Amino acid sequence: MSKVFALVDCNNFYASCERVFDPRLEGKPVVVLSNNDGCVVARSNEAKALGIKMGAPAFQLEDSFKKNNVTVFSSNYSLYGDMSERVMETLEQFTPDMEVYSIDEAFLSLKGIPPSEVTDYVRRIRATVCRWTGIPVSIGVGQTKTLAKAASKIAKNNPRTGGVFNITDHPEIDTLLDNMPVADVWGIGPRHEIFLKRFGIHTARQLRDAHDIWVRKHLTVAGLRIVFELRGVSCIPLEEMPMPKKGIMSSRSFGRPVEYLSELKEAMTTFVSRAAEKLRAQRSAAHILHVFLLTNRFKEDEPQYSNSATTVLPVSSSYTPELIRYAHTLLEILYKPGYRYKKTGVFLTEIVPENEIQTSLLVPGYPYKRNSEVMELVDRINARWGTDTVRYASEGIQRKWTMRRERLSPHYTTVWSEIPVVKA
DNA sequence: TCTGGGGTCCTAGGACCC
DNA sequence: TCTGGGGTCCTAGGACCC
Repeated sequence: MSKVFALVDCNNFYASCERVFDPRLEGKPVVVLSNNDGCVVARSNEAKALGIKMGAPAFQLEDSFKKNNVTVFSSNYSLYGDMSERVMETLEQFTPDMEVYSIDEAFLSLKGIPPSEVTDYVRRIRATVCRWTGIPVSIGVGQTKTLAKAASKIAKNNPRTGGVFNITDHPEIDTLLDNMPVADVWGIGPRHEIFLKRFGIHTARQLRDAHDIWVRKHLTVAGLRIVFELRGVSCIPLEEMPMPKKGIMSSRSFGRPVEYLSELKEAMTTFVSRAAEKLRAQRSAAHILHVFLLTNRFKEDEPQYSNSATTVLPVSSSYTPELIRYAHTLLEILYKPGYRYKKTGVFLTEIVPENEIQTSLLVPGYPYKRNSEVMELVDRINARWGTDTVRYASEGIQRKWTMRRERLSPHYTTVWSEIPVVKA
């Protein structure tokens, strides 16, 4: 039985989330900014039509925003995370075999559906997601994940498809791939694009028809997998169980330059707390802790400094106070006065399952049980009453370094606000 | 004043072992 | 005269994704 994949992709996800809760924005240009209100990370179709580019720095666009009446939001990740969960729960109603690929995308397996019914089935999925969550999606269907991705792109870019495109029953797949720039193929980034074009490969079809050996040599096995997938040979399986993360990072640019070690430590306390929460959420512990800090590379007239340091823990841990201690020690080593720092962060690696922690003979009677009970309590309180209900004194009270979020929408979906009814 | 924050996988090359 | 070679592990760096 041959495979059939669907890729469900939320249209302009963050912008759509904001619009669900303010229907007056329907048909109007909306953009969402990155952390620190730095650059554009999501745009409604109307904003795209104005020529606003993904990743464009916000400060360069202020005039355009004003002139064109663009509604601008700071990013509100608790809202988007919550909406994402609703979309994914809706999709789960339609198939047990599903991979949540990112905050706004999911792959579904449709292997049980008779081929002649697949397109209708997928249209029903699209309508249901829209009715239950208010989020518009595009859905592509193909024999491989790469083809499903390509199909979803066609669905999104051609309104006449009604947001759904099934490439498996299309008679002219060659023409479709002819019309797809090679850079639009999943897994082909800017470097590969430049390289491929040097060899006359400009379209998805040309890539599909390239020679295996040549592809293997220049694009490695990852490239060869893409080529096979374009030919309809499935090489990238559905990953239904999310694999535990192998590295967990938490970092943030500051809302303004930071000069003092004390403030860097405050920020670091927050980042380590976030990272350790993620660690515990997947029931694991980290053996290695990296810390980095850097100045603002865009300020060419200011002295630049960046550095990182690593420590190996005696015993893998997810205990926040311990991780904070190590991170602060590394920060003290790295810190040099006289610089204006832009960003710092922590990266946890060598992650092992909680129940496989190797105890060290040098650390007898390590106080595991009590520590993990305390952490569990903190995590439960913060999950119920909101992040930061319980936090560490060393996170500081004033927190002047926190990111700028000057255009935040209300937290519609979290604890204290009512959830508005979405009209069908 | 102002330029995101996460992640994954793959390869090459060196060290080390027998 | 002759100057192994294969396996494994680790690290750094590159490329990709959203």
